[in-house]
Amino acid sequence: MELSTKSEYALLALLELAAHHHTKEPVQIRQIATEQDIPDRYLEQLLASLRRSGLVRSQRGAKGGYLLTREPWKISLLEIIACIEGLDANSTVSKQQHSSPEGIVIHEVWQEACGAAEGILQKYTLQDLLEKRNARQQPDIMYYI
Amino acid sequence: MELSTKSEYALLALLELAAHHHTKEPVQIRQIATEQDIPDRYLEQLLASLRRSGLVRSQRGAKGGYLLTREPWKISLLEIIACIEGLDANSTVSKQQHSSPEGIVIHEVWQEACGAAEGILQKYTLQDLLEKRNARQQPDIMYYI
DNA sequence: GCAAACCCCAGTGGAGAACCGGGGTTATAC
DNA sequence: GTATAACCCCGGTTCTCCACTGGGGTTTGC
Repeated sequence: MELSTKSEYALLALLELAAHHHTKEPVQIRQIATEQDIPDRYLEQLLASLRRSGLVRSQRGAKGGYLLTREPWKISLLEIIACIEGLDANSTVSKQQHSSPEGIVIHEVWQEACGAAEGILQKYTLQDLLEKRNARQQPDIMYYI
Repeated sequence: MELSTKSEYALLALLELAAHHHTKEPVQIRQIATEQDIPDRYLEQLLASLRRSGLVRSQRGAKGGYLLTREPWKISLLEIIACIEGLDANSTVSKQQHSSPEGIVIHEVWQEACGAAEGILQKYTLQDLLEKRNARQQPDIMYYI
């Protein structure tokens, strides 16, 4: 089960937006692209998807760029991946026109497994990732353990 | 997160083998294919993969076919999917040459999510699926609840 | 020895991933 | 009010994988 670079790019980009969120100023594609080493024209498409699904909004013109529409602690990783991977909420539930009883139980178990993974992705927010990154860079912050 | 038909076919086929396991007689590709509505030439390739990874063994010649190498309760669904999807044990662990700290934390969380899903698939065996299917066909077996 | 089964290898059509590029639109700044 | 910095939209390209098809070869039971 590999994480697609598509989703990884999206997560990196949103993480970058989250890091600049307190400034209230838009971040440009170019900036994110060079910072995280992502091909900029490709990143543009991904940000367009994120914008269409309402996770970010864009400011056009000079000094423009992208901004999160919500606070970093209100955006779960599941939302991001679901949006970029194109799986709308019902797609996991539907698709149940399987005839054989074997097919049905297989899909039940598969759904259970997916649900477990999605549960993990649901509970982490952009804020959590930022904190995890900071903790990794300054491990002395863990002194209180 | 869709289950590939590839994995679904493999699970269906092994489920068929598990159902006939007590007879100790090989089951033919054609039989599985017609029973579960799988293109037989394609199923042949999948069974070849399963054989190469040691989950099934084959009997050549007339009256030949396929047999499970282990009992149905000793084969987890994870093994099957891992084999057919081509992810050997270390592939999930390696691939860690990511430079940015953001990339690292993203992959950590992704691994946690995958681990959760794999945990589910690990705990179910072919036997469990057979029982689930039977319970579905004869719900009166649940009387003891 | 022949037919039933598996075995190996090769190719095909379609879909999606991961890009690149051209030209258009909007807004700031001088 | 024009130059410029940014986003916006649409299209094409290369590559890989999936799902499948087909042609032969080999082993075995009767």
